[in-house]
Amino acid sequence: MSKKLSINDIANELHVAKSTVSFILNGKAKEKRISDELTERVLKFVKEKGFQPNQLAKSLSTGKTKMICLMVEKISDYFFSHIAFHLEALAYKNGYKIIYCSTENDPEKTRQLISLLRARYVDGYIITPPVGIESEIKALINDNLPVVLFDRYLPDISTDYVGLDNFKGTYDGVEYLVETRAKKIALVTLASDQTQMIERHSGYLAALKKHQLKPLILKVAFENDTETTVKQCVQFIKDNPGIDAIIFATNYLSLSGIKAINELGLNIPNDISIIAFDDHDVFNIYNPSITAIAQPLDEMAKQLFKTLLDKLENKVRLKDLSKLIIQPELILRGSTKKI
Amino acid sequence: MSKKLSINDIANELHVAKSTVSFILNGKAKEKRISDELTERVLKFVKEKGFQPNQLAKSLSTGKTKMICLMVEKISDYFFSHIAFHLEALAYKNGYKIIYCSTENDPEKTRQLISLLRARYVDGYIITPPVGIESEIKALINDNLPVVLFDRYLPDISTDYVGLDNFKGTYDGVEYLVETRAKKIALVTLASDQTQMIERHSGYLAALKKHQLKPLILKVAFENDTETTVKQCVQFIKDNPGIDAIIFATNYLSLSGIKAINELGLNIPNDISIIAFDDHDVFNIYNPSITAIAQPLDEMAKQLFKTLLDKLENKVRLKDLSKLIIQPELILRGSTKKI
DNA sequence: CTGAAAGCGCTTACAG
DNA sequence: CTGAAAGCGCTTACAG
Repeated sequence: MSKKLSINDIANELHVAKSTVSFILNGKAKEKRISDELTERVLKFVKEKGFQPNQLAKSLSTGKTKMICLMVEKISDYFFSHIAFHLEALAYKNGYKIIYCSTENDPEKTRQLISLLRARYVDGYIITPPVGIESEIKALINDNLPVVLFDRYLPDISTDYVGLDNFKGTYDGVEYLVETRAKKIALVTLASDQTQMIERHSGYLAALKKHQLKPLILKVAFENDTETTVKQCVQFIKDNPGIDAIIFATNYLSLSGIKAINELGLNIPNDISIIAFDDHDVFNIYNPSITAIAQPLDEMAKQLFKTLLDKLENKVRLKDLSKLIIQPELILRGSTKKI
Repeated sequence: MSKKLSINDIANELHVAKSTVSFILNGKAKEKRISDELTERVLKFVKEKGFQPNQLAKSLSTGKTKMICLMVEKISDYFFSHIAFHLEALAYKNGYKIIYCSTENDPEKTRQLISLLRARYVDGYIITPPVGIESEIKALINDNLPVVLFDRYLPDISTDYVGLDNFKGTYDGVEYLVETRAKKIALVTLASDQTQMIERHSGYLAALKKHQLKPLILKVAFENDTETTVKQCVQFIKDNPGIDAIIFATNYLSLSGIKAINELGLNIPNDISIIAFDDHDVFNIYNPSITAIAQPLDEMAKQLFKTLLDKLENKVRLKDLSKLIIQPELILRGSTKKI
């Protein structure tokens, strides 16, 4: 490796103290009352040589790494990979790098990941927490590390949080279906005790109750492969004749559900209307296109990063918590009837 | 922050030299002929206290960060986010963390990213290079940093590379379509000078030539939004009556193309057969399901990581380059006729 | 305005 | 087998 320039080399070449160089590089020239002439000269030299200060050394002495950890359920999921993309732009603009990792909803894996990231001294954490890591999150917070939870939260601990109004999502979905004269409205959801799923469930129940309709729910296992889910959906629809609308609690459940409906030879939306929770590129292209309860991805990412950055830059005190509930958007498409 | 334990604290508490602790922690106890008894005692203490050595300090003195950079075109794309997921598992298993970033095919952005990552001293790079960053890649290699390109390569420089046999992908696709008696086989691709797109283009042309068919190609801009692409596809199909099959050079092009075909009221596969390059979850679920030229994601990620790790661990000399061409898999589904 | 010095928490020859 | 010491490349009081 062609020996890299260090702050020391620069100091030597220019016959100044390395502290002086350091101050100039960190924009403290004025503050330290270093002459404009010298400042100029150092900056020029640095630019010419394309000098990049060693971040490792910097981190070791400042204790700041300018890295944040993005810990999601699964980086390849549509929702999370899009959040990752939006976060990336914001992070880089502010001088931060992102290390990602996937919890796969496994608390033990998550514990290990947190421990690894702590050894790296990342400055802050954005986490979709699996149930069961309350104490690790608490430990992070106790050590004054900024943590923002998103997508779902942990009811037993208070933290910064950015998430969707999931309740309103399904509630509005049911309301719309009722307006299209649906009578037998089912919910297909995951057997999950995560808050976002519970809220979607509650929103559904609340809206049905308001309209004095009977709930009809299928819960499928998180671990299911597509095929199994499709089978369970087929069976569910067969077992409950007359279902005229289904809300699917995640976008991938919707895809399986649609496949099931196709297999049964039923028509969307004439026989069954469909609403998907969480939008997806393909919903717009699918035939028929799929009505969805969309999470505003860029808005969520923006709020997520802002919440974290406010803490990182001490614009907000660590103790002061913010909870941001983003409003979902019901995007009407071809899988539901017109009112 | 509750003061973290350091190797020094441990040495003091246990009344041994910190070098001794360091050796034990790094598995050099035997080599340095440290007594089993002492080794035992230190390890036990470390485990009890949950001590994690500071990676920053470690990196600064060893010059290794155990971090790799994954630089893809766009992290939210289906292909890249899935590669990211598979790579993550491999990296963490081997003690590496991954920093991701998206080039968005912008050479200038890519240059900046590389410069930033260099300041972080990441140990190695996995990159889908945009055209125009040849000299930066060369600089990395000159500085003895392991670099593996994937998905597309840079013809002017030789590097480690893992990629698909793109030529064979479209070639086989055409062959299959010909067997289903298609006569007028079109290609919808991106206006791109990236190698993977050029290869897909060549494979298409070669197969058509073999069967003495006339090529029929639509190139759309990379920057297009879906709507524009759909419009251009509609126009293309109208302008070329009698097209009975289309190969789309990427999965997202396929989705737009399908939408166009639907808008024209044509039936898949009776009026037009469809083959998508690059598989996608939804292709299996779509109605009709979509025949695809699949890139084996886990295999690619595995080879990608292995190539990099071999270099990182000096199992292969830096100068010795490997090119791995993964074979595509034609997955027959409902959007093409049966033979 | 500038310079010498300690410190961040590790690793690793080197001496005993 | 073990310990003292230098070094990785920065930052930042402190003294002048």
